[in-house]
Amino acid sequence: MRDTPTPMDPRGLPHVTPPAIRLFNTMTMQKELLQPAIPGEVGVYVCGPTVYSYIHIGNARTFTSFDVVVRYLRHRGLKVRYVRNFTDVDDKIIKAAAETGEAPVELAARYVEIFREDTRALHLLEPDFSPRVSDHLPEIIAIIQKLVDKGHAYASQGDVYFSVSSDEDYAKLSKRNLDELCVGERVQPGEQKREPLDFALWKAAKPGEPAWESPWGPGRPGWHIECSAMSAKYLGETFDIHGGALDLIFPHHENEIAQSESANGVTFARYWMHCGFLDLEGAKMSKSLGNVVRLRDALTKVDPEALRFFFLATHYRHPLSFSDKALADAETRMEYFYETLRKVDERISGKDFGKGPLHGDPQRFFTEFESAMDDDFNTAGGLGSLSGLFGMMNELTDKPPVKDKALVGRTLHALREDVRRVSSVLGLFEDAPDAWLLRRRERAVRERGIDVAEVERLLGERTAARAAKDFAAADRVRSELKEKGVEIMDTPAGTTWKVAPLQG
RNA sequence: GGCGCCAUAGCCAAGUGGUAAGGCAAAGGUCUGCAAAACCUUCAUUCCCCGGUUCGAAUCCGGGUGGCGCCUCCA
Repeated sequence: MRDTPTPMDPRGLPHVTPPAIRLFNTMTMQKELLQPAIPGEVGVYVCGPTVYSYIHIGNARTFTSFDVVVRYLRHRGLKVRYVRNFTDVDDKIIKAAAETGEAPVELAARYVEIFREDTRALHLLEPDFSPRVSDHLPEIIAIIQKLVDKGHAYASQGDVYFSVSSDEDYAKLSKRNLDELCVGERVQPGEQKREPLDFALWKAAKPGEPAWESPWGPGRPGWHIECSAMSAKYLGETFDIHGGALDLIFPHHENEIAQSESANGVTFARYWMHCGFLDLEGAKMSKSLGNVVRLRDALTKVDPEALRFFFLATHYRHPLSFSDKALADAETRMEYFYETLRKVDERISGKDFGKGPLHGDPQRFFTEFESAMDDDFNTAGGLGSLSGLFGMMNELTDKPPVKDKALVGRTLHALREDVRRVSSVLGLFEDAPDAWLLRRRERAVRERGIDVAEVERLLGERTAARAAKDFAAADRVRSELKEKGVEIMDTPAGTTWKVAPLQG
């Protein structure tokens, strides 16, 4: 409930480290101060994709949220070990493979590559470890054996089940009433469970299914056990942060806890982070409704960083609604940011303004940003402080309030450095401004069917007219282009153009 | 039925006990040959409703109303 007081050193000065990062722990349903098991180091495990299809924008939101968590922890000086698994052995993969005629491993490997392309396009960091189930059968079998030996699991006709009644802490994460759970559960035909709540650790292979040898006969792991096995291998039996989307709380994460803590006798993950769902303007996105939006399709219409901005503009635990309007807003905002950066870079790049004081208090924006991020990774709040930062850059560039050019230059330089730090945390502004702006214009040109050659020709006519002071003719060109959706901009460096925003 | 979340301006969205961030849209202004961009100003006496606690509540408590999620594979 209460924050740990800031530690004091013998001189009575507060320590600068560790940073006071607070995060909402699903286990306690409260924000807690992050105190890693090993000071200065954080182990993070995020449930990765089941590789049987393309990932959708909901997956993308989750992975972007944790991408920023990892980036921020690193920014704060913590040594992060980041693990995100691939579930490449699974019923859905077997089913998908049967439909395409591929071998399940082949199909899974193909979608691993597709996933990597998609996540790279979204500027997601590559985790330090991306373990696959198919590479960890020995570890998985070992932990199942341990559970059987300790009496927490039992074999039954080639299957192995976890005995939920053997774990008195079961459901502590999802806070469910076990009696209530029993009502909805049903023993499926062919399953050899003792009790309805028991879940499979190992599934005996049916003819033709991929199978690995085990003490219980040929088969494959159940869904939940892989995370228990692989997290322990890469992060240890106890580690700091385990993340995923809300729907994984039950049963997946609950079952991971049951498995790991029953097998190891120690606390599994110390902090549980879950991010909210994304919907389509209020409608649930689901395969049955056939309205799933693939990340890769979304990225043909929206800039990757604009999509990240859209995700990050809402708190990670809150629901988020995907819409054309919201995406357009995000792109408009990104264009503002990049226009500003282009101007600032033009002004300061390659110049040395010497050492000395700065104008005003330019550091305050980044301080605000960090305060917001310290408070449960409040990216939406942090993004708000960027308005002041970019506003000040524009002011200093376009109408500096002081004459001292070195002072202005130094201040701009400091602000630009803060943008770089924000960039490393949010994965925004990673492109060269000119390149980003040009790319956006090209996409708009394609979408609106604008004839670039004609635009350039008309622009030439207008430049000639302006040189001859024939402003009536110049304005005729301006309105003609405006009707085609092209906005002309006269700058000190010459005339450029952009695609005007659509009305309404 | 069980567990949990949410309700802030036309729209999006922070803030969770000290007197309403930010963005989009809109209006006016500065700048400009005219524009665009940028900058400035305006835009919620008020945070779904009703009670309560408090010197003080959008923030806490109780009761409504309206959305939503999970409880089965689901990010």
